[in-house]
This record gives sequence, structure tokens and C-alpha cells, in this order.
Amino acid sequence: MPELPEVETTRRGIEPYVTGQTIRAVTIRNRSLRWPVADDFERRATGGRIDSVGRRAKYLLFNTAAGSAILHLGMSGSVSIVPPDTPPTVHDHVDIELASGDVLRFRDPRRFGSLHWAGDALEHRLLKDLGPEPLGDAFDGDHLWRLSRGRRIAVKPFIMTASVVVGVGNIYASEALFLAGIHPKRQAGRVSRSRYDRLADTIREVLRRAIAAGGTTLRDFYGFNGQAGYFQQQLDVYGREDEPCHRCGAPVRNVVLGQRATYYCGRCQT
DNA sequence: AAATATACCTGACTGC
DNA sequence: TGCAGTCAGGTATATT
Repeated sequence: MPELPEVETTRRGIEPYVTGQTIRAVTIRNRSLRWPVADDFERRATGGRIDSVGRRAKYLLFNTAAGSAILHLGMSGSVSIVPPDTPPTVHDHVDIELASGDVLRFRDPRRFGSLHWAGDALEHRLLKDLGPEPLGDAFDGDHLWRLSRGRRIAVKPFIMTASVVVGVGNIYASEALFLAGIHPKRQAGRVSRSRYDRLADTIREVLRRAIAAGGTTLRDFYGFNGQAGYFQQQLDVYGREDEPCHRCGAPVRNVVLGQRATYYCGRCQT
């Protein structure tokens, strides 16, 4: 399941193959993604030169002078670079053929992903109201503390809210809260300023480490070249129900919080 | 306004 | 072996 580290791993993987390439053709085999792909996507994208491959939150941005393709991998999406004339398989929904002959291929079995075109990607409705990048300068403990005052929502769903901070998905939310020693059910408005400083640090730390490890492969995430990430080997709590806490040895607990599996140590996290 | 529920989808897994 | 049922989860949107 792509979270920010998986998307960033993908971005870095495809960047050398895509940057500077002109889009020769676009083939969309299935437009029924999370939102239907616009009818004019092919026309607007074809012929443009991809000057850079960017990322905002978990959206990949293929930037041309005329605008950007905005690709979200959803839960099960992946992109790969394949040689010319590689036959598509059942869930290969979009091909972007480059001047080099390589094809940028989007596969998404569950079709929770999406593909848009925008003249200015950052002004697109899906992007314009997003919170700061967790690895950027605008994100710190003070930001979390200010936004959380008076909020009764549990801290875990709070840090997973896109208008608060982007890119903190279910796995890394549990991990960051463990490292910060904060109970996931604690009300966001009742976490102290100093603990938010610590939490901002652990969010950055866990995301950086996961990017360095090539992402987390839990079920069906693989990088652009089919390579598995290996951050799952470093997970402290996620998916470790009843196994001993790495810090104190107490069994890791699993509860559902806001419809999401949540893992934590009942002794270390308060 | 904030909190919570819903919708989208299919592969992987479970239990019979 | 097969089948029905359950679960997973990102996130915009609808509902409370």
C-alpha cells in the first residue's frame, strides 16, 4: 500500500527514465479509476515534454510547460518503466509512451488511484488545500500543537488528516506515535507542546528511514522495478499484535480506531 | 465546525 | 477444491 515513502521511492525510481522525455502517446485502457479519467487527458498530455517528476503528498506530478499530469497510486497502484511492445496485463490501465520508446505504465488492481491533468498542479482542487509536507520546513511540533488546540479527535486520526500534514498513512502513524511514546487514542488537544515537538521529529524520522529502505512491502506494494521495499523489517508495532514490544516486552496491542487497524504498546505509550 | 461514516475496488485470506 | 464471507486501506465526500 503506497504511503509517502513508497511514492517517493517510485518517484526516484522513474525519474531518470522520464525526465526530459516528450510524451509520444497516451493509451488509457480503463478510465474507471477513483474518478473517471477526463476525456481530454490524452489530447492535453500528448506532445508535452516532461521537465521534471515531482511529488506533493502522495501525488506524483509529471510537469510539462503546458501543465502537469497528476497521478495518485491509491492503495494498490504502481508504475513501471517497460520496453516498447510489452503486452499489458489485466490491471495495466494507463500507458504513457515516451520518445525514448520506453513506456510509463500504471497498474492498479483496486482502482483507488486517479489520474488528472491540470494547468497548475498545485492549484488543482485535490492539492490546493493540503497541509505541509512532513519533510519540509513548514512542518514542526508548533504546527501540530497550534492546529490541535481544542480538538477532541484522537491524535492518530489527527496526524493522518491531510489538511494537518500530508503523507502520514496508517502504518507510519502507528510507528511515529510509538517512537514518541504517545497513546494513539489520546485527544489531539491534550497532547503537550513538547510532546508534539517529539512527535514531529518521529514522523520525520520514520518517513526518512522508510524512504531509505525503499518503502514498506506488506501486501502488494512493489517499487517501480518490481523490487520490494524492506522497511517492514524495521516496524516496531505495525502488524505485530501480541508480539513483544521492542522497548519493554509487553505484548503489542491492536485496536480499531476510526475504522483503521491501530497498533501500540499499552505500557510505553501514554 | 468538527467528528464520524460512507464509498470506491479486488486480491488475499479465512472458515466451512 | 470450492465457495462465500471478511478484511485491507487513501481520502474525498456525505452525514450526523
